[in-house]
Amino acid sequence: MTEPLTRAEQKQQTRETIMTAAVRKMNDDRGFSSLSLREVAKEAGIAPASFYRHFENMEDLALALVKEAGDALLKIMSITRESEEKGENILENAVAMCMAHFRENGPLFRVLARESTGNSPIIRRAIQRVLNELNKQLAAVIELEMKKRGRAITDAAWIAEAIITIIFYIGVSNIDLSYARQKEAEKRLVHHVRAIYWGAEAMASSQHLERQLMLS
Amino acid sequence: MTEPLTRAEQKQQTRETIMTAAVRKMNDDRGFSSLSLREVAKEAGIAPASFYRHFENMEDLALALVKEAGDALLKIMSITRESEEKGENILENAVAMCMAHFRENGPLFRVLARESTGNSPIIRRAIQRVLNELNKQLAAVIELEMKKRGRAITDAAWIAEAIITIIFYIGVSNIDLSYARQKEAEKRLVHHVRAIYWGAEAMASSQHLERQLMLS
DNA sequence: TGTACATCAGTGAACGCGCGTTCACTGATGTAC
DNA sequence: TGTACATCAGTGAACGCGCGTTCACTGATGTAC
Repeated sequence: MTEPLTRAEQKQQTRETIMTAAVRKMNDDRGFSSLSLREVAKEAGIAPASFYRHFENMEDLALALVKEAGDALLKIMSITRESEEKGENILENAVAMCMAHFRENGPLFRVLARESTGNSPIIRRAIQRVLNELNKQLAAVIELEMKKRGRAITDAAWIAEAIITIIFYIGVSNIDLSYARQKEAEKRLVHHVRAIYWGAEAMASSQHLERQLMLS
Repeated sequence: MTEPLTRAEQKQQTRETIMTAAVRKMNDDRGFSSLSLREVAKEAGIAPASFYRHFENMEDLALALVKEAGDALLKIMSITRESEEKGENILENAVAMCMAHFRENGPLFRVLARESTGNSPIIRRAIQRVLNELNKQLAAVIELEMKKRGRAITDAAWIAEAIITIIFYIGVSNIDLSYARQKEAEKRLVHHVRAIYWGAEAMASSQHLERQLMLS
């Protein structure tokens, strides 16, 4: 029973309790927007009124969850970046890491995915900002790698957008699937990302030929 | 004042009134799940109790809306298929048609997009079924065209999935953007789809080389 | 055609319920001296 | 160190509100003869 916690520490602890309670409640097929403040408070073991000591309202809580999930994804991206600098193959690593992360932090990631098309414009914009940041960083990594290998690519930023979009939203579709089918989807996902990557190279390295083929 | 409508016709008319009322209510930033039965009834100009003469509950209404939106998308797909048979270029046509449709039937399409990650598992599965059907049909079109042009592609079904995914979800992200930025996004979208298409061809036509490049 | 009866889309009132939010409070923790 | 006061996380009761759903009803439309 070693609990010499300061008041600030206790408060922070309760705050985290509320956040994990919300995530837990969303675990089985609940969207954040279908959660009530009273429900979350009950799950966290506090009185409804106490909620207000930690968050202004439910939207404020959602933003905190988005920040947490977004930070985790950005961390993965920065690790990817480091491994690129070590000369490792980034493409497969990045996809594998993302997928592993999605599996480990499933519930939290689901929040991000679900709310990216949820009811609150403020939350949607916050998530879009996270995705944009991921795009930016992935684009930088791709450009770096292309330069290093002396290959051209049409537009790193666009390719990054396509890759992030497809990873993120195929992740969403997988939420309802069994583990076995999630694994299948993952395999397809790697394929999709490769196709995009390859397509971008093909488009850059043979633009004339491409036009003939596409428009013929 | 020519209104010699039969009772059945009147009922059907009210049903449609309810559906368009729901879509109208969702127009500005509302998710379906945030609509109440009473709200929809009020918007449709009927008593809350009358709602039950047409739908079992709100979920039933959502399924009807999904069906309507899905049928429209499938119709676009079948037109694409026909134009392919006429030997026209399908890729750009399909993307352009989808985009035009999204703009025309914006609100209805938003329902589909939003609810694809919404709160009701039943609705989500219904939407997933629509997307799967679209994948299947697009795959058939792609295979047909590839055969006709004597080119190989790694796996038409997978490529179709990547294309449908990216069209559908970039459409979602665009909901919050201004018209000008939507146009920009559309341009990128065509680029993404081309990249996927090209990547698939590149992967198929030079699998050995590909492996060397990817894994080097 | 007119008459008697059946059908059923739409109604208005009522129900119990969980919601978000407010308020004055309690009592443990923190601080000043 | 002990004492007096300040802070503030957590509380329990209360509020008004909109919700989904039920029910017995009304009256126009449809049908049988």
